[in-house]
Amino acid sequence: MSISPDAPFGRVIRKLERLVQLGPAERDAIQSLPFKRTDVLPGHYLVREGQVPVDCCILLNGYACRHKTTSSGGRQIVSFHIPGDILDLQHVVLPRADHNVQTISSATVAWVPAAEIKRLALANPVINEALWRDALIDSSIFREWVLNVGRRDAKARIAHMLCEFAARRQAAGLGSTERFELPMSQQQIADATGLTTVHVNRTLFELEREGVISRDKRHVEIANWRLMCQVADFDPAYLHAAV
Amino acid sequence: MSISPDAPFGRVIRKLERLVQLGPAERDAIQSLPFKRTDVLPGHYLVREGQVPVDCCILLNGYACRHKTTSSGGRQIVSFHIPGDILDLQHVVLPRADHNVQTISSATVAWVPAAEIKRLALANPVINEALWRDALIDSSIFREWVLNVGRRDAKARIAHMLCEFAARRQAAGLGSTERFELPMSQQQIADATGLTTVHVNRTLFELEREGVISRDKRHVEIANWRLMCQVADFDPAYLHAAV
DNA sequence: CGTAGGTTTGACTGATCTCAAGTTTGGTGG
DNA sequence: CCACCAAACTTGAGATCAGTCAAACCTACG
Repeated sequence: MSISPDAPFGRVIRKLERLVQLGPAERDAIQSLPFKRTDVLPGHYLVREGQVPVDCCILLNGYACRHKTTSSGGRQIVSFHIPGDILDLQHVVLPRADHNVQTISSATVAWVPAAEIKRLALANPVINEALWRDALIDSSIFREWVLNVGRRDAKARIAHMLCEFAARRQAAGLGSTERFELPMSQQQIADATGLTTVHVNRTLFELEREGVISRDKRHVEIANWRLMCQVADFDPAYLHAAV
Repeated sequence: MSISPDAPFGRVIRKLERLVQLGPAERDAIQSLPFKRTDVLPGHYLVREGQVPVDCCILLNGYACRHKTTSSGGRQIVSFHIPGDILDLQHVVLPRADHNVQTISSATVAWVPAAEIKRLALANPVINEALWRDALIDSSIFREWVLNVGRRDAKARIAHMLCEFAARRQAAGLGSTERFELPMSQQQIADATGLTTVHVNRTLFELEREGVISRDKRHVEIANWRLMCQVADFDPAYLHAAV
């Protein structure tokens, strides 16, 4: 039977099921991974650049991001994460963290020993493939972000970020793209798009003035998804099976 | 005994040996992969976005890049590749290409059936881990590129790109960081850094005027690597074991 | 030696940043 | 339930980095 969404790794399993077909053996194997559950506040660092983590962190609830900084203090968010995302699969095979992972809302995470994930991946070819896909889709998303910050103007850049967030959320069964609440501040949108807070603010108003989005507090409404995708130059192909 | 550099996959094996310890079994397995060798001209497309490749492409000689475009025609190079790089490992598990792969010099490539690579990875845990590391280092490089185009100014951005290219070339045993020939045009540097050709040209002159680099045709000389790294805000940690 | 692609230069424009000052919001304690 | 505070958001004016357009100049190669 299907996994209860309340089971700790329910969301992770549903995510992996969008990537490969899991049998009962795989679901059981994942459900019986040892883990430590933790509740953390917004802004909590789950991983810091330079650390050598021994546990992998899975986001059970809430939102998080990865970010890096320049030596002059510029901060760049390189990805946002939603419940069900495995936040540092890479530390299974790369010892030292090359970026920070930080929550953007209060969140619940599960810490799983990296060695256990490695063992599971080597023991089970289906899970091996699922994790490969997950990691490679991550990679594809980073490439799209390079394009986004490198070649789109502020309006398309912000709209694209919103489209990706909405599409991934929807794919994960966390709501619709029509109306949703943004967990991130305008400062964080700025850090993700390589812009300044001031310009993000003005550009959000422009998107609103043009009728592409409407806002109320941190709630965003995208009445015309087709139009939004056009303004954002958003084509979900780069998200692969994840959407 | 060690692999002759002339053996078709010699460079790939040496690259993977920087990531994990390969035994004779692994080296043999790689050397006996079936492949088709091809010589191609500069600007040749190896993979096009939207395609469903059945073979994986390994760069034996020459230079290549991956790139994506916006609907308005903007082009963004998302990575450069040097001999020994596996150019589309991702098509082993993700069917549809989300970006283009194109040579930037004349090149020799080997086409290996994706199914063979998958079989080998599932059969051999050491190779499995090596490919994992390779893919995750790729991912780390993309993250650094997001930071580079998102938060560094033109001078640091171009200098960083040059540092990465020089460092990876050197790590692969293809020459020193002190003096090397750039295979890419200023147009391609512009497409990789999210700038325009005109501005790349002026910025290269500025780097030269400040004594950070010197140039002659497409040869670049970095007399003071420490200074260059400082200007570029370059810290090779993100390249992991690859350097 | 002719041609195409790559590089260099100049003058002008404009998107985005900076700085600086409000204003609103959401949470906290009285 | 209200007062207060810090953080987030908003707005304006002026500055700047990088873009645009256009032309000239190399230089590799057929």
